[in-house]
Amino acid sequence: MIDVARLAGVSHQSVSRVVNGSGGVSPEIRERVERAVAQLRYRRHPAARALATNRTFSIGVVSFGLAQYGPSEALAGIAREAQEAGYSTSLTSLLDVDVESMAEAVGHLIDDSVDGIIVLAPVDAALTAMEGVDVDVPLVLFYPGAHAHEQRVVTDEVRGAELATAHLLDLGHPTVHHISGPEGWLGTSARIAGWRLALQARGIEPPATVEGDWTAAGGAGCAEQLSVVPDVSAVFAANDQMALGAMKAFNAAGLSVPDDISVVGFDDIPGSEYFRPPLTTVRFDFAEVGRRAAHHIFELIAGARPDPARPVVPDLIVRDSARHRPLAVI
Amino acid sequence: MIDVARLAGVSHQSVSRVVNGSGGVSPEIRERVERAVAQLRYRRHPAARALATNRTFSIGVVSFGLAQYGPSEALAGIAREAQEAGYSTSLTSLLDVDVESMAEAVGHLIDDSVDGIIVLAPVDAALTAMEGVDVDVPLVLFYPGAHAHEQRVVTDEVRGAELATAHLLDLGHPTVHHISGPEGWLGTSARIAGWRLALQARGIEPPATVEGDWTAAGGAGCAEQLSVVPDVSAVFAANDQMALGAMKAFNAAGLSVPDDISVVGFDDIPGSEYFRPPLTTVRFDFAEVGRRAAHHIFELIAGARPDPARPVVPDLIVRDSARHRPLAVI
DNA sequence: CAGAGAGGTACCACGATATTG
DNA sequence: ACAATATCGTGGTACCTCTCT
Repeated sequence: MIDVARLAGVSHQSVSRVVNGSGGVSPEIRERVERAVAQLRYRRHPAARALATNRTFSIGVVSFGLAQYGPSEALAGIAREAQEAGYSTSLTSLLDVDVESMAEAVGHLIDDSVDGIIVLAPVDAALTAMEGVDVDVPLVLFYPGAHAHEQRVVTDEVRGAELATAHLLDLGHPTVHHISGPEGWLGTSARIAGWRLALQARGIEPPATVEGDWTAAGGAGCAEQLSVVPDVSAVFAANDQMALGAMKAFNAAGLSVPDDISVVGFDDIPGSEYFRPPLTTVRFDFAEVGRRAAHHIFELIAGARPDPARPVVPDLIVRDSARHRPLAVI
Repeated sequence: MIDVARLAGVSHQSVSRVVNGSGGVSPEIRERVERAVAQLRYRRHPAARALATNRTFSIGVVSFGLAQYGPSEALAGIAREAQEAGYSTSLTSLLDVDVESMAEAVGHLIDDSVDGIIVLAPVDAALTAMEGVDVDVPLVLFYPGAHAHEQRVVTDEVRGAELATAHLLDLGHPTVHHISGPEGWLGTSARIAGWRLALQARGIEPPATVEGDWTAAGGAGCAEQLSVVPDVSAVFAANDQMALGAMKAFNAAGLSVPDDISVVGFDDIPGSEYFRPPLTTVRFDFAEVGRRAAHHIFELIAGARPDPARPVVPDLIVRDSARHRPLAVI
C-alpha cells in the first residue's frame, strides 16, 4: 500500500480511503490512486486489515455428515451467499458429534477469529454443546424442528413429516408406521413428532417406531422387522435412503410396493424419481436454508435485530410409492 | 500476549517462544508462561501471526458440483486432513465452470492470501483456466484421468472405466455401449477413454456414445435412445445416477435388467446396492482422494519435492445388474 | 570464549484519530 | 469546512544484542 501511495504521490492513508471507498477524497487523487493500484496490481492484505479492524470477514461452518444430501446442499448455499457478501467461508468437519468434539470444532473457529459461526450439524449434541460453550461470536444453528429462535435457522421438518403421514392417511390407510432416523439427531425427533401429530390429529394411537441409521441397509433391516408385523400397510421412512432399502426389503419379503404396502420418504434425493417405484417424498430446499443461515449470520454480525426467520417449508412430492390402501382380502 | 508476559514476568518474546514451541526456553520460564497462558485463557491471534509471518495457515478450495457424491466426499477428506495439520479450509463455490468464474474464484482465494489452493472442479475449464491464471501459490487439481503431474491428485478413472467395460466383456457381451457424462468434464473423457481402451484391447470397434448429463433423468433419456438400437446387450454408464435412470428406462421399454441387458455404473453412491437390481459399479475412495490432495498441498507449501502421487485406484463392485450375455433367441 | 537463555527493537500492512494546510 | 497527511495502535514474529555461566 505504501508503494501505491508513493507511486501516486499521496499518503498511504489516502490510498486506504480510496480502496475502502470511505469518501472524502478528491476525484483527482482518487484517479491517481486507482491508476497506481491497477499498475501495481495491488490487493489489500486481509491479515493486516483484520488486525487493524478486528474483523476477519470470514464465517466458520461446523459441519457433520457432509456426505448427506441435505448438509452438502446447505453448505453450497452458505458458501454462495457468503461469497456474494464478501465473506470467506471456513470449513470445519466434525469427527464425532459428542459435546467434546463440538466444543473443539467451535474452539478452532474461534481461534481463527471468524466473525460468525454456522453450526451445520443437526444433532442433539450440538444443541447441548452450544449451551455449554460460551461464545461471544454470532452463532446460528440449523434446526430441523419447529421452534423459531434468534440463533436458529429452522427447517420445519415437523411439518414435512406431518405432510407425509397425512398423505398416507388420506389414501385410506388405517395407520402409518415409521422408520425413524437414529437417536441423537434433531431431524429424527422432528420427524417423529410430525408423524405423531398427524396420527393424533385423527385420533390414531401411534404404533412403535423402528429405528434406522439413515442408510439404505438400515432401512432394509427395519422393513424386515415391519414385514412380520400384521396389518402394516403404510410406512413413512425418515429419509429416502431408508425408504429405498425398505422398498427393497418389502419386495424381498413378497410384499409389493405400492400394491401391498405404501412407502413415503423424506428429502427427495437425486434419483428418487427413478427408484422402482418412483418415491413419494418430502422436499426441502436445503440450498435456500444455507443461504438464509448465511444471511442471518451477516445480520447478527452487523448487530441487526435478530429477526427469527420464518421456517423453510416442505413440499410433498407425490409419485408412485404410495397408493390407496389395499382392499381387504375377501 | 504482552499481558501474559507481564503476568509471567518475562518478555513477550519468551512467551512467543513457548507458544510456538521453538525451544531455547528454560523449563522454569516455560512453566511460568504456561500457567499465565492458562490463567488468562490466552489464544494467539491468527491475523497478527499471518501479518508477521506472511503465512495464513489456511488453504482454499475451489469447488463445483458439491451436491455430487464424489466432490462432497472429497471435500470432507480435505477438511479433515487440513484440520489435523492445523490448517483451516476456506471454501469457494463456483457458480459456473467457465474460465472466467474459475479465475475469479481463484482470485478470491488469493485475495484471502491462502497458503495453497485445491481445485475440486473436475472440468476442462478448470485446466485451461489454471494455465491462464498465473498463481504463485501452491495449487493442486483434482484430475480424474491417468496422467500424473506434480500439480495433480489423480484418480485413475480411466482404469475404472476399463474395469467396468472389461467386466461386461468378460461376461460374454460382444460389445459395450457407453452412456457418457456431459462434455466439458474431465471425468467424462477419462471414462470414455477407459471404455475405448477396454474395447480396443479386444479388437472391438467402440460404438457411438450417448451423452447424458450425470442425472438419472438424463440416463433414462440415453437409455431410450439405446433401446431402439439393435443388439445392445451391455451398457456402461458414466455414473450411478445415470445407470439408475437407464435401468428404469430399459424396463419401461420392456427390456429386463439384467436378463435382457446388463448395466454397470460408476461411483458406488450410497444406496446403489439397493437399486433394483443392485448395481454393479466402480468404487473410488473419494475421501482418500481429498486427504491426499490436502497432504500434497502441505508438502508443496513446505517446499518439499512434489512427488507425483500414485493415482487412487478403483474397485469393481460386482452386484446383480450385469450378467452373462443372453443366449441368442432361437 | 563459546553457547544458551533472555530481552530489546524493528517491522508486518493496514485503519483510526488527531492534526495540519 | 474540507481534503490530505502524520502518527499511533493492532498482536504477533524475526533478528540482533546482551548477560551469564
